[in-house]
Amino acid sequence: MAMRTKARSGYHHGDLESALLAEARALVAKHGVEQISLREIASNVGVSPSAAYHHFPDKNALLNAVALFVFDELGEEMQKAVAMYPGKTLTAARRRFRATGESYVRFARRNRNLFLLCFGPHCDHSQNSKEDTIAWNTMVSCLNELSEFGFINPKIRPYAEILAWSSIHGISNLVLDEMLPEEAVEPLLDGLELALRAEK
Amino acid sequence: MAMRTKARSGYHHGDLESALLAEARALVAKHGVEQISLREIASNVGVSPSAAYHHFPDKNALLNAVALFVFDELGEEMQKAVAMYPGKTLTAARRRFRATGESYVRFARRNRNLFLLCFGPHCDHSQNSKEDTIAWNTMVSCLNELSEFGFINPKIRPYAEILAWSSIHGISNLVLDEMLPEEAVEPLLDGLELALRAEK
DNA sequence: CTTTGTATCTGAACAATGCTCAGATTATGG
DNA sequence: CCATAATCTGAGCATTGTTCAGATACAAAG
Repeated sequence: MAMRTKARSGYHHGDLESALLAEARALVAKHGVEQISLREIASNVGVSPSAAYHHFPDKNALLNAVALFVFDELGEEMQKAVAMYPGKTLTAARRRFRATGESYVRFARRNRNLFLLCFGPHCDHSQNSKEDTIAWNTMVSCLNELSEFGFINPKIRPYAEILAWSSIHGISNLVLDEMLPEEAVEPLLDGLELALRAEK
Repeated sequence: MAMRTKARSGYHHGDLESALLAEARALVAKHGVEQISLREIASNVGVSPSAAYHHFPDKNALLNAVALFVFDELGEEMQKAVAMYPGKTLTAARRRFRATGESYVRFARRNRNLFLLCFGPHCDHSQNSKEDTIAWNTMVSCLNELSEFGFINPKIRPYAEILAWSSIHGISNLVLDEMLPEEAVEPLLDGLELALRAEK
């Protein structure tokens, strides 16, 4: 997280807000949202439970902040995955779109608890719109590229973003719930591409 | 719920298990999963908090049971919606498939808290497989019908079920989070149908 | 450097929660 | 009818989120 690491000089901590966020993230990642307490977070940081309330209005606000941070991490991983396949060819563009889906599912698998935090009841998604998240925008721009190649069925184009997002997110959840084997992901992404495609 | 209503005859309740399930369902529907306590459920039923532990190992088990019940309710609503469009024509089959999606989203909107319970961290989805839920099977059989008409692109067919389910579920969640306006649902279901379709 | 105000942190407390357990109460069936 | 099992109570425990008065450190103005 934003580790400004100004080690505590006794009574005051230095950068408690960052420390709380980091420790909360770590504990959620390790034990899941439902299993962590404000008190444990504060204790691990070496501070009294009530100290947290000078930086966050309540526990949920802290978790919300963690969720926003994690959602950015997801976006950045997607960006990195996309950046691995540069080039202006259609093949490259297809590879990039594929990479968004793959990295999304991979992130969910590798960061199960953090992923669940993001879409669980602690993150107030109705607040901030998806249009200004990294994750959403990288997927959308990949779709735009494919569109410019005429790869996307024009009739489907208006729905492509939400259909793709929903599918990828749904696939991730099914994998996390072990209702889909890991090997089913690649074929399913094939299927998604086919579904959005122009001529088959 | 399963109201056997054998009014309590003093010390014993008669059918506490059903009563607990019913009250839990009602409270979740009204205030959301995160806001309800075992104590309130027991109190509303007119029983001591510890009595619940003779019927459910812990609070989560009770919520889990409610979730299973609600998931069946969803399935039955989907069945009813499908049953409204009988007939062996392609048009009827298309209308039925559409009805599954519409009823799914409608159920989510009308039973927000119950819907969120089903897919939240309290329902152990990894336990029971989707193949023996009403909801999943009604959607799958609608897809089968469409397939027999040759309406589904054969290349997509193997992925159609999961893509459709994921999309519909994702759309529902986006609507609940107010990231999608209600009016966008119908067009999106059009888009889903187009994406699965054979010739466009 | 001092003073004064402000941000930060502590410690004790409160109400609520999930859960346990010994014991009271009722049902059941041999 | 009686013994065994099932069901329910009430008190209690540990833990939780949150509040608040007061202690402590910092920062800026005089």
